[in-house]
Amino acid sequence: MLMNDPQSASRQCGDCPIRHRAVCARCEADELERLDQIKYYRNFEAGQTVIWSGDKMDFVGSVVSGIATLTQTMEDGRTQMVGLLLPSDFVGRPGRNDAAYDVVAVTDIVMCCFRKKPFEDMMADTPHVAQRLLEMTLDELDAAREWMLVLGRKTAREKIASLLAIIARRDASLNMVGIAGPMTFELPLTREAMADYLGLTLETVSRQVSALKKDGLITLEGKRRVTIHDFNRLLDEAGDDSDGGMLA
Amino acid sequence: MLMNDPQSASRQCGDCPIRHRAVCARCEADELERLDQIKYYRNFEAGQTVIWSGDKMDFVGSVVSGIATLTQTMEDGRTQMVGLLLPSDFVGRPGRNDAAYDVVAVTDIVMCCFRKKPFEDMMADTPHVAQRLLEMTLDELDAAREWMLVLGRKTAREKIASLLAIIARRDASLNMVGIAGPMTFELPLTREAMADYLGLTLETVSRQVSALKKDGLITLEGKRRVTIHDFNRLLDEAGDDSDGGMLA
DNA sequence: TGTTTTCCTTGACCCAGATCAAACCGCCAA
DNA sequence: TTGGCGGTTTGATCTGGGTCAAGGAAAACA
Repeated sequence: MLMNDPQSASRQCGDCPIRHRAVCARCEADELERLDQIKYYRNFEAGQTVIWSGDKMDFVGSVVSGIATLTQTMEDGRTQMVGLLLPSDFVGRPGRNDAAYDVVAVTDIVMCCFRKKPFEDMMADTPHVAQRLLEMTLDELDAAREWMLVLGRKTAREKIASLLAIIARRDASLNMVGIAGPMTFELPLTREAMADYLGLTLETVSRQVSALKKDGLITLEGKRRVTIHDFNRLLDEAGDDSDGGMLA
Repeated sequence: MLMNDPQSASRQCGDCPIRHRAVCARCEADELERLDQIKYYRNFEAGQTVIWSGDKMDFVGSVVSGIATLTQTMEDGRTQMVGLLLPSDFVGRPGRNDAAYDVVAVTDIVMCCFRKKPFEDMMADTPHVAQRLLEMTLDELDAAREWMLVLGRKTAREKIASLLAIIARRDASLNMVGIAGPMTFELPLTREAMADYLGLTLETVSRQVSALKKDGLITLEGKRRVTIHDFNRLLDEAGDDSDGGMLA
């Protein structure tokens, strides 16, 4: 099930689930039309590599559904995740020919791809795409910088708490629920992927997750289903300000 | 010497040292004219804080000369540098009112500032500024991601070697010299700032610098003047591919 | 239905880098 | 000329998280 299937290929931008968040968010009807003509869908299975670092990249695109990772690898095999790609996130860089990172599908994913050249042409003469891409890139830069604080200065326990907080918050906003009361969600990452994300070993991840469980901060159902009982307490453990700006 | 001085205030964009690298790099004569009208220069002394995280920010701007840092701080005082601002680098984010990070002048610096509102207006109706800013932001994102690998996976010695390599490379490109043969430059950062950059303590930084010296990779003149004898050997120590693409 | 495989947990031990402490080295000011 | 001070070095010790090793659990396969 790797190729375009008729169902997804026939999808119209109008009812696209990421219509309001992706690079195309600002586009007018006529611009969408134009994007429609250069777009195509691709599916990848969980575990599949979308692009290898250094490979020639003739497309850019958005994650429509599923989760992927951006990873850097050193010659000796050490790896560090440098990006977590969620639905609506953009892959690839206009003006660059080779991929700078490995992109790997964590779950099954659907991508909305644009051939690179036409997309770049479009960026040059319709400002809405470029504007939105700038906005998204600035957001990613902020996220990368927050992540640098996590990697550089937080303890293993704080790192795990930070990751759980990020995932929980994202999940809450996706499902349009608040962060009061218990929050339950599925961990999209294996222990190893979490370790890659946080600059830890998988053993340390496992130990710290167990510790948070023992301390009553979280409950596990199986290995992946997590319940957070008190989000603000979790933020404390993450070393973050828990002044998340609630009600009065 | 904090305020605009007549000399710098009268500077024309035409002979600006960062003309070809900053946000204004792509601007036509008429666009420069317009920027000229909303720009003003500010000087800061070494050690001075340009903006505090959380402060209202009514301007954006470029570093014209000198070096500044972008830093994040946790409540308990742990800090992590998340950006190193060199001449032509951009400060501030269009569309955001509050500063997200502390910006501190490391050396005396000159900044070319634009009032935020007029700058945003200009971004909206002349594409050249926005295009260049997108390009610069994508570059910064790449730099941030490389840094994440350094923070997450490299040893203390590799971190120091990586930092020296970055500074040496930047210095070489600034002075238009190659990376063959010995390279000598002034370290712009204190040991503590280096530690903040690399997620280490200043003691570890000091020890690893001494170790690199003892191993003959670098020579020190005083505490700040560094000579690298073999750049590729340094890259090896940094754990980077030293396939820097030289001649045949 | 048993067997492999993948993912996860837990224990024992070790080491790189943190922490704590002391002293050094210009440099400027009194 | 002395003393304070910011930046730096170096030593001694401690510890968080890495490494190595041995199972467990549940899904995938045969």
